Amino acid sequence: MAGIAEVARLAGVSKSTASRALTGSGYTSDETRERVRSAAATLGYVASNSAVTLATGRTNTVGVVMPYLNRWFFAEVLEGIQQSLLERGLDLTLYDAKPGTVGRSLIFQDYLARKRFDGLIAVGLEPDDREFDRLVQLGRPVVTVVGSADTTTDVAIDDDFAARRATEHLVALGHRRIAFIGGTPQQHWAHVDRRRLDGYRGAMADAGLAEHASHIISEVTVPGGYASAVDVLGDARSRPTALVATCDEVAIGAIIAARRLGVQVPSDLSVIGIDDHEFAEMFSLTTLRQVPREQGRVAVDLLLTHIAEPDKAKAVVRMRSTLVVRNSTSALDPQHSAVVVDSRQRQADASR
Amino acid sequence: MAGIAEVARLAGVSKSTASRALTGSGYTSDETRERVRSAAATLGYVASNSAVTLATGRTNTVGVVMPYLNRWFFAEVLEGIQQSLLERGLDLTLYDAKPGTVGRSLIFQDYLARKRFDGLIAVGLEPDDREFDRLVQLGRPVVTVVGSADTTTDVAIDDDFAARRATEHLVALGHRRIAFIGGTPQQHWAHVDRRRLDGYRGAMADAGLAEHASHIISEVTVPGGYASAVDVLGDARSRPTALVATCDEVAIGAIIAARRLGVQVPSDLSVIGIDDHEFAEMFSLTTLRQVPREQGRVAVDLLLTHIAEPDKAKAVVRMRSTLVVRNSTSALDPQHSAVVVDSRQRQADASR
DNA sequence: TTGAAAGCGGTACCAT
DNA sequence: ATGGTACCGCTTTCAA
Repeated sequence: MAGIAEVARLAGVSKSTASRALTGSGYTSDETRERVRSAAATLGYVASNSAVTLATGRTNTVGVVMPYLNRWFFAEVLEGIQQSLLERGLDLTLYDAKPGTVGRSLIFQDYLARKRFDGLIAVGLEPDDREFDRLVQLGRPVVTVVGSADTTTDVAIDDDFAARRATEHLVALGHRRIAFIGGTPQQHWAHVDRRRLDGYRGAMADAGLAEHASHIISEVTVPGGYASAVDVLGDARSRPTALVATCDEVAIGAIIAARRLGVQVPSDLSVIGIDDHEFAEMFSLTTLRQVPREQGRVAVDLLLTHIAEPDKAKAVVRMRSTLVVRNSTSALDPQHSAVVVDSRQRQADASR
Repeated sequence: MAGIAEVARLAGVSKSTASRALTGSGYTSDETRERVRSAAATLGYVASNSAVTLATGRTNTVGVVMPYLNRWFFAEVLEGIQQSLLERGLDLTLYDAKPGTVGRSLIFQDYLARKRFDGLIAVGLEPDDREFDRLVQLGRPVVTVVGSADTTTDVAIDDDFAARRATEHLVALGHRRIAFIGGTPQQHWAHVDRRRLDGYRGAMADAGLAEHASHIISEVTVPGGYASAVDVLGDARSRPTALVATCDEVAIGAIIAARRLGVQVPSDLSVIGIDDHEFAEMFSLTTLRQVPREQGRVAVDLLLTHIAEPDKAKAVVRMRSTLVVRNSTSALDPQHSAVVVDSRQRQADASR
């Protein structure tokens, strides 16, 4: 409740001096600075952010737009962003822009225009063209995490690499009938799925297995992976011997489905995911680990540099994803195939 | 960028009139109001929130404090809050107060004191005494969702009822060795677990099964439920025939553990949860449904009335939880026990 | 019904 | 190094 005027009075200085002492801008003698600081402390003075914003133009707030809050990746990124902002004294204003909701259109119509933030982090947003235009026309720095445009600063893993590496792992284990399970290009999260699907296809082609490539369409959730896997794993003759899942949630759904159907993982079916989800350990899931929390922190760093230097060049940051071998993948059972697996290659793979 | 001064100029009126026309406060002729509105529209005028806040004291922002973002209940509540706020034109500032982190202490020390919100919603926060004092001494309305104090307005389900009803369901199915699986009172989320444990014990006592009551300690997550269940379900002689889980996440963990151990659900083991988690359907989980999203919406409603009428009496809102019978619970297999189950009671239970 | 002017609580420029 | 003062953009008395 106490304003800077009262602090100044108690310290016996003017408002301007008090302001300088408190913000650290401009000259102040060490002694007066101390006096002002202790006055502020005794009064429990906290600067009104609205007044600061009005005077300086800075809101000390970062906006975060994401389409989902309840999925592992998004929640983790959000936590990373939040932690990083807390350390820097910045507030986080959240905009939940679930696709196809009135809330989303309100956000793009009204909320963003209010510019109650110094910059924006958009996570896996996949905006349509109109939405994207709104975003950039704000005139505020924007950083995307898993963005779909190539004009903003973006941070993500290399999806192509991750899917490729996952597929190669299975190939090295002797698998040939390796299917990709993930979303359709029509859905949200489409770009990511598309890139991972491409990585998978590339790896299959490189291994001379192009004609074995197949795409099992699945909603990108645990129940989605479960439902799609149930449909496909029924027939022991036709089913693949290994699955590359577009992410761990789908992989876990597939494992649950396999167990229900009596298909043993990994002896009857190898499954590899991408994420290293919090449940991965529980399901002994082999996966390509990414750390979304780190991506959130990096996004904050990038955003802050863009806020400080608006003309700075846009950047593309690709975090490394690393293979974590657990027990959901194994060498192809010889009864399924006579392919000889190079054991040194397999060992090399297992020990990474 | 355009300010209200330019809108006023374009409409040929004064700033004051423009303000009245736009906010709808005070007298304005219909005609001028229209003129001002269209002027604002053509200029793409958006009021600066800092200026409004500075002049009125209202921030048009609601703060939300929660200890976790990545658990189902919290994410759902957050989505409910967000949707409701969006419809009302209010911003949501998020504070992730994970127990034991520096971020949490920063939030309580600095962030809350800045009062960048008109009111606060605290979800499952379980603040210690010092933290709680800070909360109420803000002088801003506070609404809790699943709160632990009895002095704030609070919304939640009736935990005692839910656990009681869950236990009664199993009793009606003929089970006697019914264990409760959930957290310890030392952990966070402690109050909820405590109340549910009490409800379970009450129901066991009412059924004359007090001496069969037992508490399997488990971290309140899927992997936690899994780990604890693995420890307990190994021995077919000693294990319970039914589990009341403190929430669906623990229940699901237990089901996954049971499947791993070859314990059939529900024929060897009945499991009931509380929540109706997004995975409940996939695991055919019988549960007491709550809808956290609704609790979020209700919390917003309550908070807004407190903001409008600060002296309004605090309230306690208890949402109903309803039994959803799926396939994780069934009548006790006669080979396990000779207890005769009243079949009408069982049917009544199954059809709810 | 409308306009003028005084704040709201800070910052920052310009003198001193 | 410090003080005076205009100003950020809007709301709200008060007078007309």
